[in-house]
Amino acid sequence: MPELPEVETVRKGLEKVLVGQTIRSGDILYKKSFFPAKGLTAKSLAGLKVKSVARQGKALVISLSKDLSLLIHLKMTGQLIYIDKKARLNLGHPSNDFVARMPSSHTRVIFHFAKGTLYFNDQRKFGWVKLLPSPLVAEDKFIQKLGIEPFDKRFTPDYLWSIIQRRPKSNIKAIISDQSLVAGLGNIYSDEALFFASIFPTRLGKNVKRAEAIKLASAMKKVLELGIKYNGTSLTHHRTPEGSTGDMQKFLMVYDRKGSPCKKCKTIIKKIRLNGRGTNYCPKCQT
DNA sequence: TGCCCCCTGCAG
DNA sequence: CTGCAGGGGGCA
Repeated sequence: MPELPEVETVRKGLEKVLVGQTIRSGDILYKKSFFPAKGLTAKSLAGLKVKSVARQGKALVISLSKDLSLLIHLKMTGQLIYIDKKARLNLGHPSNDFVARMPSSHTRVIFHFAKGTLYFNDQRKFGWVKLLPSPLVAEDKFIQKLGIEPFDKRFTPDYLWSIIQRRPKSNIKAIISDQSLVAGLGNIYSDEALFFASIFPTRLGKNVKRAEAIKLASAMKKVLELGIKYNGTSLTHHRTPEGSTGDMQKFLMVYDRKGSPCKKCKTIIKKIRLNGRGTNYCPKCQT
């Protein structure tokens, strides 16, 4: 579920509370969620100070002292919840219900800080936390494969047009959600971007016109910006580090709206299966 | 390049 | 009880 806007929301939240703090210790509750590089263990976490919290596509990069970094992917059900010690003592605090549940049955990794605790929760165990030397982040297999982000200066309408030309036999949704071509859009924001560009999701690359690609490039940026503005889409698992939900689900035009009238033309939104994913569209607005 | 797998919980 | 949810790895 977490796509670029959700991960960016988490990034901003973590940046606020973690930068400058030092990890006292780390607990690994589920071994397959934690991948330390050669020579490193969970014990290596102790004493590392958080320098910055960055994002690459849908992954988080937490830079630490001693030239080490945490590379984190939430995949579908991952959460990073930070609970301040003061909040734990304050019964009136809004994150109180979360406080009571942490660690939950889905907590896989815990990071202890002086002022609070960071919980990596992941119901379906697809996510991962890697600990590696900072210079190796750029060489990480996952990072290496990432394409250009829509917010990158290099992401021009011509760039999008060129990758569409390179994939004549792929459908347009597969193209824009391929992380090696464009990093950041998953199922939700791909469906949304295609709605705003008025393009039917099954259209093949060779059948997409240049003018449509230009419209799509700006639609992709627009939906991601909107998602960030509303702190992400919280249909299921997405939470900010404070434990609150995002609001973007209220503003979705097609995703999760099967059977409801299109917000533009009132036609009933349809859902099909494409590339093994649920795909939502307006049969009238998109052609 | 498309499909199965990794997992778990929940809707039908 | 079956099928679906879906990011990304790996394979034919």
